[in-house]
Amino acid sequence: MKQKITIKTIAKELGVSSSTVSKALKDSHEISKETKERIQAYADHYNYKPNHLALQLRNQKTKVIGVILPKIVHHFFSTVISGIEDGANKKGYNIMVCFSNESYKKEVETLKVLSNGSVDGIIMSIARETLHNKDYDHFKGIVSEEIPFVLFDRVVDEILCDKVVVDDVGAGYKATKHLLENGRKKIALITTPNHVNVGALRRQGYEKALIEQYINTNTGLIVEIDETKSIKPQIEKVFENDIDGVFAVNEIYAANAMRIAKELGKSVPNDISIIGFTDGLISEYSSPSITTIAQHGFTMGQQAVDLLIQRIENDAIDFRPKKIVISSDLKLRESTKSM
Amino acid sequence: MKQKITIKTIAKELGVSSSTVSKALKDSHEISKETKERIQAYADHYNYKPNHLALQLRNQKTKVIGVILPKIVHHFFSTVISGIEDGANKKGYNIMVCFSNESYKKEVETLKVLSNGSVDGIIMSIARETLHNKDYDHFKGIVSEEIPFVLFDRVVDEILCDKVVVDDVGAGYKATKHLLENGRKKIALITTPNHVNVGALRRQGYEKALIEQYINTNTGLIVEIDETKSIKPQIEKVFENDIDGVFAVNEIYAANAMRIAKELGKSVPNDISIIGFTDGLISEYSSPSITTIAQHGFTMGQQAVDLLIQRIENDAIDFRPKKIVISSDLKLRESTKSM
DNA sequence: AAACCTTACGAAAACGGTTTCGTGTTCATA
DNA sequence: TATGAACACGAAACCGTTTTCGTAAGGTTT
Repeated sequence: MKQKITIKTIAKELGVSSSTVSKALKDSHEISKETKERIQAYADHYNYKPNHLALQLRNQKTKVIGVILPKIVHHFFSTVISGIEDGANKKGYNIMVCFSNESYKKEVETLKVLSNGSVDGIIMSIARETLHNKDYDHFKGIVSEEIPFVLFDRVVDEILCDKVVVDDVGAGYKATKHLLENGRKKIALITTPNHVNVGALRRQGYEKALIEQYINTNTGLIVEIDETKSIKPQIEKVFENDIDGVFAVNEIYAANAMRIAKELGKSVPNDISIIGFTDGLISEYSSPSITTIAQHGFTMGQQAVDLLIQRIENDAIDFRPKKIVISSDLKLRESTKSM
Repeated sequence: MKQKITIKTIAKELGVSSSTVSKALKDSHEISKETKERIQAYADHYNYKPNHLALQLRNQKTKVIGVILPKIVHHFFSTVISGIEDGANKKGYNIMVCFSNESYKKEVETLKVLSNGSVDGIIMSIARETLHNKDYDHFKGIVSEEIPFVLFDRVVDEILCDKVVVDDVGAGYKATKHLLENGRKKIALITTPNHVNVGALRRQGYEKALIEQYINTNTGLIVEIDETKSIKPQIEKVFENDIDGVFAVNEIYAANAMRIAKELGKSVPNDISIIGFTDGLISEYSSPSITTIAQHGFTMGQQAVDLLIQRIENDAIDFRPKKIVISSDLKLRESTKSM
């Protein structure tokens, strides 16, 4: 890389001090018109750009926000990051993106790297493995150093910080109720293991809707998918029961369920209704298209980053952790047309 | 944020100089065992972490790579970024991610921000609007300042820099040839406007395959999708012709084509074969599943970042721009079963 | 003519760390 | 007893910028 031009070189070339150059470039009244013009012309000509690193060191802020995601090739997370970038950009921040790849170890390392001062604050969603281990010690440092920190979607109560979540219980309830209103009675739930809290919450909503209709929850109709194994066989098992509805907590599970239903010769939505979560492309383009819960990932990202920037720029803000709940919407499509 | 502990505070507290502290923390032989232990214990206890900004300023490098993408809620780009992060991480780099949102203006701004010294190098894919304008002036600065710079996928010859691309001509050829081998003769091409170079290249491959079979290319069978308008009606138009095969240059177009075929009562793959590009979730989960060209985005990201880091760390490397071509594979699925 | 105010600029410290080059001891060697 | 290592540490410069505080020269009041 070419040697960049600095204030010092300008100063030396023009026979003035660097303070003069600095002030001249900021159009300070302390500097005479002629000197300013001389300096500005020189700077323009040699395409002077202030060194960002030096500014960061001096100002003790980077205008960078760290983002740690479990993964990125994923409709929901990529949508959230898009919202984060949008919100950050509007306030003059850039984002540094890291992935934990759902691994506890990588999450710990990444968090350590980002907390060394290279970012002004951190937004993250917890890795699956971490949720499983329930080991949250690595967050202690972040909290005690009072680094601005926002968790979204996959959050846990143990960590005292700002949070942005979707109303998972409500969403699970909405989805299940929709199936019930369609006249479905034997509704399967395809979810994650319980340690993934969003799965657990959506399940609560599912159970609540059933109880309201005096339907006993039948654990035989509930599958907790183990993602280390092949997904399809696990879902096929629940189809051995006589079911007429499926609520899947993400669109991959929903798409798998639909494929299995078809293979078994069942018509969707005539014989069986299917509803998913995460309003991604699969749901939109599969046929029949799949009714889903739309999580508003973009909004979530924006809210998360707004909250974070408030913390960063407003030291005096109420110290108590805030929690923002984003409501989710039912997006009706073909897979649950009422009978 | 809490005031962080620095080398200076340690030095003051322990009554030594900051050089001693710095050396002690690096386990230098210059410092006596006792002093080292005293300092290290103190640093551990107060959780000292070196300030990254200071190091960056001193070393004149950030260990950060800037990435500019047209968008992120997109299977191919998110896969590439995943590969970039992976490669970067292995070499101790972090990535700063920005989006142009396909906008020329935002691309220019973003490029300016990233070239102010906050990153050691930049990887990017050009925005659609920029390709349309053919205005590449904003790259001149990057090139003349000799900032390590790698373009991938959407590249143009006008910019002299390292590049990583897929073999788009070959891929278009492979796809079309596959349809021909399936006995298809009237093959529609659903592509982008010609200024998106990947579209143009894939089209070349398409034409080459047809010519080999002495089939004249019929421009009536070629649609250039205008993404500012609704996609489906544009594709429907080509179905007014008597076609028996479709080659779509991305999976959204392919999924739309399949939906239209079904609506017209045509069976896929019996009446018509469809092949897409970008091996994403839609292709995998639609029914029938869609045969595609797999672009190996992850590999592409890794190669791009490897190339970039070579430039960054190895100033003496051959100055001539390199171009890496990643070969693509045909991924056979249900939408093109041979008749 | 003494006192004061502008104007226009420079010196120096600060941000946090690394590194080169002393330098004062102590101890062993010739 | 002088010479010279070896050891353990500190001073100072440096990375690039901003900002506070001086201050010299000139002009304006009384």
